[in-house]
Amino acid sequence: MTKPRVRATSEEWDYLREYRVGDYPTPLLTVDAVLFTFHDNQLQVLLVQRANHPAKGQWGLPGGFVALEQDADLDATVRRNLMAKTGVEPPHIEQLASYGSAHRDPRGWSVTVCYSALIAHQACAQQIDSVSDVRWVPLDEALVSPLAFDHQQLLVDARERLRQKALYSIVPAYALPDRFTLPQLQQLHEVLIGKTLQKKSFRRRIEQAELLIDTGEKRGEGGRPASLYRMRPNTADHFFVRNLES
Amino acid sequence: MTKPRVRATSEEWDYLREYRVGDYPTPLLTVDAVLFTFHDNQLQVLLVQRANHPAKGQWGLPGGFVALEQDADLDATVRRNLMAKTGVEPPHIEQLASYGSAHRDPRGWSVTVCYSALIAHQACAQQIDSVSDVRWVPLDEALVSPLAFDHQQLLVDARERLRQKALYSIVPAYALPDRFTLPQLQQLHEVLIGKTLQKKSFRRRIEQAELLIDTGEKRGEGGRPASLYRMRPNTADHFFVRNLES
DNA sequence: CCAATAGTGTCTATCAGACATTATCTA
DNA sequence: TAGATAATGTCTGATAGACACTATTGG
Repeated sequence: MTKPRVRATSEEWDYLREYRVGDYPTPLLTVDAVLFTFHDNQLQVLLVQRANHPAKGQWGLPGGFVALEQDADLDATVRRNLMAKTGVEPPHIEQLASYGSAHRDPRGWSVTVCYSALIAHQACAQQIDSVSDVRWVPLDEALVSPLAFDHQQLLVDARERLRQKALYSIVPAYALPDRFTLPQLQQLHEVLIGKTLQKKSFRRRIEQAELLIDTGEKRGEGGRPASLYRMRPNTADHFFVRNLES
Repeated sequence: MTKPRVRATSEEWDYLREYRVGDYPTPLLTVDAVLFTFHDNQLQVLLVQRANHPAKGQWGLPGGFVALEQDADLDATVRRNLMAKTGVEPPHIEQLASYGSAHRDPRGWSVTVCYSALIAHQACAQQIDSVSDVRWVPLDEALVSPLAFDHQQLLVDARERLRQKALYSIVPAYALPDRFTLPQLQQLHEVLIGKTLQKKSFRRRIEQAELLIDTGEKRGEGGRPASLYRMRPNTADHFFVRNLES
């Protein structure tokens, strides 16, 4: 984030000295995240059981308030919250959208800045299995569960955004382990896009764009073993000029 | 926006009765907008001279605080602010991103929800010409001007997003008048993408997608008159499967 | 050998790029 | 008529879809 561009004038110092944040009403602000993973051939999301009011006891997205003294910016807030729930920092985090209205929280006008994040299931399975108030839920199940606030809408929007990304990038790969096979990645994209893809087309575009590194290792499951790949550093920035059909 | 999904329990009522928004510190929240138009063959943005501290007297993006009693949601806030400055409601508004950090505003931790909007220059020219604290500025000029807070960064990001949209949609057309010619639209896209486009390619994709309606009228400027088109209702939702080259 | 899964060869269809050609206006 | 601008015809190239084929493993 950038700093203010101009030093305050002395008149402005007077203003700032008198200024108190609490003097003017401003909406409540939270930062939430939809953390996806791909496991057991299912897209799953991390849900948290709320420990406090409002909506105490209900399940919802991981998130919370900005720690004004601690968080340098919004990204720091979401990283801190996800770290607290999973024990690790997801390899892909991006801002999705902000939702604000007078009625989405019973405490009054509130805004949430919603992020979308991806992580390998195994990267945080231990931490999550050890507590009862955090769990992976298959997305299709989460989408029909009652969730706190408007979190169901956030899930819908996050899923749609990830689906779009599956059409023109391989960003979804961050929901897989460090090393993964092309059939694995293709299955993930097929789940996201909601239709089967042509093996050949899928492989071709990734090969031509040189997005993955063949580790040389293989992994077999009953048939011919598949090559294991890992992502190149800037894979998330690559957009194909031509989308897969949706 | 959605309402809370579950009625409060009596315990929650107790909590809510005792809850006071001011009790807990929360960042300052503003809503800003980058309003684009295309005029004189230039991409232009609306800038506003700040009437109040901080950064009083400096130019910045139109925006302001949420009116808690008045605005139903964030979209209402941005529409109200833009209406106040231009006198009309832009035909295309979409959320860009939120920016929050401890240092972007001298008053302390602050967040802005930034929107991107498009409007025809003529639709609000009168209102804007009549006041001195609101004006259209060519984007290239605005990008090298000192602006309040981190508004320069918001401009950069909004421009990049609009450039992307020019590659896979004709959303930028909302920066043109109601009725416009294809050469006009192509010029806008060329300015956004930063390279000349093939007339034929540009027309073909729009024709095939049936995004525009030929009004039958023509407009001439020295040569053969061009057909005037207007947009179909859901033009903003159409994404081409294949991008223009960037 | 068969079953299963991974990976390739190759044809077609679609659509953007390139660029020459035609059309319609004013002076 | 010339000049300007709008619109079209048509070829090429890139790449996704379709689908048959080969490859490599375990029984």
